[in-house]
Amino acid sequence: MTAVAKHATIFDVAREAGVSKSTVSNVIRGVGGVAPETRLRVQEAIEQLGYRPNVLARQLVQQRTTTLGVVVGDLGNPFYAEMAKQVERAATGRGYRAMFCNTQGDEEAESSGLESLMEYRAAGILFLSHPTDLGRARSVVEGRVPAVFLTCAADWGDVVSGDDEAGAELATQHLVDIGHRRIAYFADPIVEDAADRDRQTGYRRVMQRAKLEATVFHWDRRPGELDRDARDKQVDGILRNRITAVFSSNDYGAIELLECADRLGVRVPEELSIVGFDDVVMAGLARISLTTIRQPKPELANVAVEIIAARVRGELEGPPQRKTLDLELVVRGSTAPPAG
Amino acid sequence: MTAVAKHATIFDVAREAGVSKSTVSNVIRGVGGVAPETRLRVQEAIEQLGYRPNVLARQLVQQRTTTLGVVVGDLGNPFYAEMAKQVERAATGRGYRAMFCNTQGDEEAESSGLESLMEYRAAGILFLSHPTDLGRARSVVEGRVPAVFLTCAADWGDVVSGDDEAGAELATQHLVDIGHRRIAYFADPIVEDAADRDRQTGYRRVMQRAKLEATVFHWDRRPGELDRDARDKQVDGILRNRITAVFSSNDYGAIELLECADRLGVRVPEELSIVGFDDVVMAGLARISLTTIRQPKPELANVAVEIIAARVRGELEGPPQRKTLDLELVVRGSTAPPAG
DNA sequence: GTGAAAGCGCTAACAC
DNA sequence: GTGTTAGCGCTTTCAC
Repeated sequence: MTAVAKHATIFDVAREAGVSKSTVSNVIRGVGGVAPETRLRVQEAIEQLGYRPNVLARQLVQQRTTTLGVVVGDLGNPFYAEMAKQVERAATGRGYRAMFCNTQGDEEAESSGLESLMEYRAAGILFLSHPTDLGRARSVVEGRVPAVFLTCAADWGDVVSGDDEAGAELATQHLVDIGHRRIAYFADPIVEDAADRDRQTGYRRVMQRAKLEATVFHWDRRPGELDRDARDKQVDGILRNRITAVFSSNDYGAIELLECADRLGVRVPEELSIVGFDDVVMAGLARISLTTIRQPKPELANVAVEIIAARVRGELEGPPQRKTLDLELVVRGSTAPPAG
Repeated sequence: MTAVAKHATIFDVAREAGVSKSTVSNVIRGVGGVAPETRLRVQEAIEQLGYRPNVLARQLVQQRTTTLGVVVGDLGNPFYAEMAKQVERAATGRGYRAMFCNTQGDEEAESSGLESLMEYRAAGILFLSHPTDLGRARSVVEGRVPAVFLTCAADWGDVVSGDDEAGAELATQHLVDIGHRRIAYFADPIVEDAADRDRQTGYRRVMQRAKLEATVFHWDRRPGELDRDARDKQVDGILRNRITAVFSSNDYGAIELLECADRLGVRVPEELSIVGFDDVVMAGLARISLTTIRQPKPELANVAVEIIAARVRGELEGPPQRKTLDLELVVRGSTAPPAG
């Protein structure tokens, strides 16, 4: 029986129980002042009819929803997938339902997705990835519903992120501590600009403090593009530079680097130490064993949703807040003192 | 300015343009019979007020939504994350918005999430993971909105999955072809029962055809539980059994097995060949290089959403459908002829 | 070609 | 304690 039955309404329940709509409504909403016996009759009718309140109707009259719009660049990326999961968890815990919008870095998908979320009257928008077209996103969202940027940045909404600068210092200091001198920073373009800048700043600060020369590389590629040979050549050139350790702006890039090193016959960590950023699940695999900086994903999600909820309730007002959480160094097998 | 402005309504637009609500509605919905000049005036008013139609109100009056409820066990699991992404993509492509509900295998979260999706009047429910409490799920959903089970099974809704039996045959035959004789099947409990059964059947069929003895193992653990030593001991015992190749019911289990083998000093593929199932991203990492059976994730998602959409539109009626897609063997470095 | 009016299912005053 | 009523923002006949 796959036939679709009509949903029972509050009126059906009222008739079944022999009371008025408001009484049923009072029972549903749990407001006091309903005679126990009446309440019971109503509950039986609800049970019997399999009645489920229509959230659309409720939210329409209440002029507010409990839908949280989540914009994410790539749910297939393990870091975002994990964050998305935590956001869903945090949202559900506060009575919100998450509505995801995967943009795949496409501007069109992003703006139409965002508009759609607005049409659903999402109570707030949570950006898990930096919008490709920030101006457009701003014009659609700002002033209408609160926006929170999680793990990315913008000046027209609250920002929740790990302490990128301190995290980068942790990573770089670890390499310095175990004896490395020629340490490079490797920027993956899929890392959002502000985060990249902060991580680079942390890296540079430690290098300067240790009186070492900073070297910054960028992958010669657009995000997602695969050209193994070109990458190998690039990494080969870099390693000829007598670099003994690399701090990558994210785990994704670090793992790519690891694979390049494998192909080039460069042993990790004996000849090259690698530190990543994020601590995605893959980094923990024994065969990858990537030393990295762990993002406190559940906490990040919690704080972000909490801020949005506070804005929605009007408990938080005024200019954008910026919350920064501590990061943690996770030492695994991809780092070791330099040879010699 | 984080202040929240009120959304403009169709009435505001009507007033601004000096027409009635119905005319505005006609313009929005793109129905003909509106004078070009009027249409323009309305569009200008819409632009000027930053008007966005309220989907809640529309769906309330239309008695149908374009919300697709998606129930998933663990968004952090790379296979489900990838599937979720594809489902979102497929849904968006057909004008639906995906509302996710991550259950984390928790019965309470599952049933309350499901009820919530029903309260939002989801047009259909897509199960990406088998419900823990199938009976409860059934009583909430069945007969109200169409349900599709993607990559899992149930007899009261449409089922879309890969051809598990044929896939398992492919995997097992590959091992037989390269010379293995003592091939075990390794069941990961996180694989849903029906899928596990089918994969086992395929495995047994090939073994029988090759006149080989079938051996089936189950991980001694509950899903998610980590007890490295116990697992190592178990795997050690199994390998003493002179097993030279293992077909795991999923990549997750295969990768765990790989890590056990590494710890036990058993070389893969020289001493042990491993085949997985799913082809998650991790399986393709050079350091993992897992031979596996690829699930056609985008196609699976497309078919599932298409079926739900057809049910919603009433174009598909009658008893549950069962769609099975072909799977493909991906040979990587974890399989090789047995030693000697 | 355009407008008036009814009503989707619900909440929230306000009567009784 | 319970019922009546007026909307929430929209679509959709049906007049004009």
